[in-house]
Amino acid sequence: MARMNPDERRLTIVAATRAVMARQGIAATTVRDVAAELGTSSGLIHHYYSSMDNLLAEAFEQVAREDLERVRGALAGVDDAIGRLRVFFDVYARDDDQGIQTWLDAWSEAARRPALQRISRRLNEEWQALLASIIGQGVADGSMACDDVDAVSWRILSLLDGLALQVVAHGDVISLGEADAWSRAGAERELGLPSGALSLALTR
Amino acid sequence: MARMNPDERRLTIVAATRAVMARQGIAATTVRDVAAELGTSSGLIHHYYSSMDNLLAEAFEQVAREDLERVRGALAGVDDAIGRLRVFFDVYARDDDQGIQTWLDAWSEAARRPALQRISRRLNEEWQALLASIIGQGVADGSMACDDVDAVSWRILSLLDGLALQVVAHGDVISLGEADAWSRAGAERELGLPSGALSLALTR
DNA sequence: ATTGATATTGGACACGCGCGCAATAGGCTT
DNA sequence: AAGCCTATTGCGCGCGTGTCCAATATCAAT
Repeated sequence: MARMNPDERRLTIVAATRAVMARQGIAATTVRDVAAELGTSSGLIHHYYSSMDNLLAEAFEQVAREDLERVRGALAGVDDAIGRLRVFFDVYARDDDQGIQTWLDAWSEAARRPALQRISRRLNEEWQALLASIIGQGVADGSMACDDVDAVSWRILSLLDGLALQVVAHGDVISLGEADAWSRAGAERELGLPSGALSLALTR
Repeated sequence: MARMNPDERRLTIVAATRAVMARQGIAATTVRDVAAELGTSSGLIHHYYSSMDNLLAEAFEQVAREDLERVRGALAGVDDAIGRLRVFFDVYARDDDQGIQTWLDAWSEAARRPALQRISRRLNEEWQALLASIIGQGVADGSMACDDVDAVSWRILSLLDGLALQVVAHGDVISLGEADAWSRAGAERELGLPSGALSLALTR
């Protein structure tokens, strides 16, 4: 493989890791898979990453952070709290199966991979904080009712995770559409909003 | 090891598997670990179980079904719907870390272990059905308000799973007590119950 | 053109995995 | 007491794992 400067190389390694992770899940991603994806030797990976745990953690962080940034980006143009919360659900809902499978693997592997656990935990906290900021705004301007912003944020996030989990892990026990609609309805109830306030404008 | 009749032997194998699973999680449970736990050879395990996937699935089913039966048992003596729902939370809450870690592993491994996926899915559906029967009763006798029993049952179950997940996978990002209190509060809101209606009688 | 730094190779290492199989041993029937 | 069924052994096969390292290739500086 052509010689690269270290910064570029690190980028390509993480990109290849993400590709393998998306295809096989974190738990089944190996050094050799990554090397093959990249078309290089396995030794090269260890020249840049001291352990597989670290590499997986960095690749996972990149994936998860992109999701988060995509939501933040979509939120940028919206001012009112309810609109923002609706956008939050819109963007979260697009999450494909492989995205959630990656999270499932992360939560499961966290017990055995310290670096991965740190990242997973931090990202989850950021998701909750983002939700809390939206709800906090809604409570402040009176458009939402809620006496414990932190608790409600964790509840809505957990609801989303728990429903997505059923879709991904168990196939069609519930559909993606049900998970989406049910989580919006749950949030409406939590925040004292009229039914349908968080629904997508156009039926999909 | 002393010769046993097949039925007993299967029992001891599954018991040993459960012990290892509880200690290390499903993902890290190996044939050799189970054999060592049992004090026998690894060949014996394969004499009774055609594949590791099947053994893990059976052990997991036993663990998960016991949890479910424990809830059903505790429910037996309670008649009113709200009381039953409160008991449901009481018994679910005792779930130790290792119990939830097992579920995390099951959800993650489901993508790669067909037998395990079938069991995990079926058990989750039974949990939801149990919840739905309680809520259905509450709606019928007017003690609970809810227009989609199925959706609300899935939401409450997902909420419980999602919050427990945070406790187990990420350590003290939220405490077990918060997860418990918050899930009860969420259910009260979902079902139009006064705040505190589902709280444990005696503070723990 | 030569040197030096280092990106990259490719395979060895020690281990762990699920699985299979010939050999052994224990208990029940005859 | 002899024979038979089969539970149990213990090892080996083929493969996959993360990690490490001496050798090699390649680019930039001299």
